[in-house]
This record gives sequence, structure tokens and C-alpha cells, in this order.
Amino acid sequence: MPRQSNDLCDCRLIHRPVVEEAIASALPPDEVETLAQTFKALADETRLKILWALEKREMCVCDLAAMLSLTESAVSHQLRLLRNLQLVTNRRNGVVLYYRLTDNHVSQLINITLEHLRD
Amino acid sequence: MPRQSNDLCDCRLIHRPVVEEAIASALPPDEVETLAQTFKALADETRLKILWALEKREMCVCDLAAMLSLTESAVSHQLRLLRNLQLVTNRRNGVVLYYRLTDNHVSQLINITLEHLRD
DNA sequence: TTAATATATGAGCATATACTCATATAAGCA
DNA sequence: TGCTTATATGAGTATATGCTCATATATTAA
Repeated sequence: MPRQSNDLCDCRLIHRPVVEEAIASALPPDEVETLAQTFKALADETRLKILWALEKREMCVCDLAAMLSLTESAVSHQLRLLRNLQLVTNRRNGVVLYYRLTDNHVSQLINITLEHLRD
Repeated sequence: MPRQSNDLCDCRLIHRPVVEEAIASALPPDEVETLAQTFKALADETRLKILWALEKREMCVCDLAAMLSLTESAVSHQLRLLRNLQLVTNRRNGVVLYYRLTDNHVSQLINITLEHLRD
């Protein structure tokens, strides 16, 4: 068994110092989690389309549903998810809720990523 | 039934011109797909940790597995996914495969997103 | 208060995905 | 050639997720 003794894990360890430095310079767990959560929010075509549309102007659930050819329920579920992540907020006008982006961080990320992909 | 007649969908349509303009300025389908695919690649903690580590230096499968406390099989599966998306490449040295980032686009995205989250 | 409308939400279902386990492949060495 | 090691890969499994459907909530109007 050519396993080097180590307290990191039970795997083979070919380059121990490399592994130790990688662990030392790893992202803190909470940042990894937040990063993954943010990218997950953007990792769905429906949500991307919603965010892209809201970047231009606020829209109500019904209009978003029409735009996407989806049920209002489906859109509402996605909006709840985006709301929970504080990526969108809404304002009520009577019975109608108008959704908009909370800030421009997300649309900046989308645009930056688009530029990268277009190279 | 207060549905306006329209050829967009069967939903209620409160603001027809808004919907039409949103559809007109929507992202082309292939760009939505590529965007979603890119964000999906980053929407997993294991893959984020791998990419973060490879940003500093190339590493072999075994070392990545040790760093992540995961089996080499699990890491290999994720590396195949990242390879298929051309986010990482490898070089062989004997039996050992050293993985590295294909270019710095992905790590730029991660860093930009980190900055946004840290505000 | 009652009815109508816009949206929200819970449960259920079908698909996607991240891992495990067993096995296959590829390179180096005896 | 045969053996060992590093990695790859297919199948299976458990969980996550994006939708549908039915129902609940909130606001307006009669």
C-alpha cells in the first residue's frame, strides 16, 4: 500500500505540500456557499430571462408569464426564489405586483459573463 | 373572462406593449442556453473549490481529491464535466494527469462575483 | 359582506445531478 | 508479457429542482 501517512484524508497523496497549500488558500466555506447560491440563481434559463427583462423595466407576474409562455404559478415560484435571494423586489399597485431588480449587481454579472462568452 | 385576445399566449395580458417589447429585446435562445450552462458549471461547491484551486496552480486528480476530502472518482466525474465545457484541460506526465484552467475567464467571473457579494 | 382578480403557496411528479461502487483503460515497471 | 498505479467511466441511488394543479391570500369593487 503506497499510501503516505497523513492527517488530511485517506486518499493517496502524491504532492503533499501542494495539497496543504491548496487547503490553506481555499475560499472560506461561507463564501463558497454564497458563491454557489448566486450562480445557482443564474443557472436556469427561466430565471435568466426574467432577470434580463427586469433589467430593462419593472414587470408584473402576468406580463412575465406572457413573455415566457409559462403559467403565472411557475413564474411566481421563480420570483419567490429570486426574492428570497434578494435579487428582486416588488411594489404593489392595487392587486398588481410589479417586480424589479434589487440592484444592478446581477445584471452586471450576466453582462460580464456574456462578454466573456462572446470572445 | 377578462382575457384580451392576443397571439402571444393564453395568459391574461395587462400590459401588452410591455410584453411585446420584452420579447423583442430578449436574449437569443442560444445565448440564454450558453449563459445557463456556464452558470451551472459554477453552481456547485465542489466545482467552485476545484476551479479556485486550479487558478493558483495545476493539480492532479489525487491531490484534488485529498484537498476536497472526496473520492478520486467523484473528482474525476466533475473534471470530466468541466473538461466537456472546456473550462479545464490536462497534461499527462506518465500516469499522472495534471489539470489546469483552460483560460482565466472562469476565475475572473468567480472573482468579480466575489467582489459583488462582499459589498 | 360578497364577488372578482392577481398573486402566492403547498403537494406531487418528472427530470437532473452529485455521489458511490464496480469495472475499464492507460502508462510505467518487473 | 504481466503487474501495479492513476485516472476514467457506466450504472445505480439519493437528493435537488422546475414545473403543474389545486387551493389560499390579498386587494378592489359592488
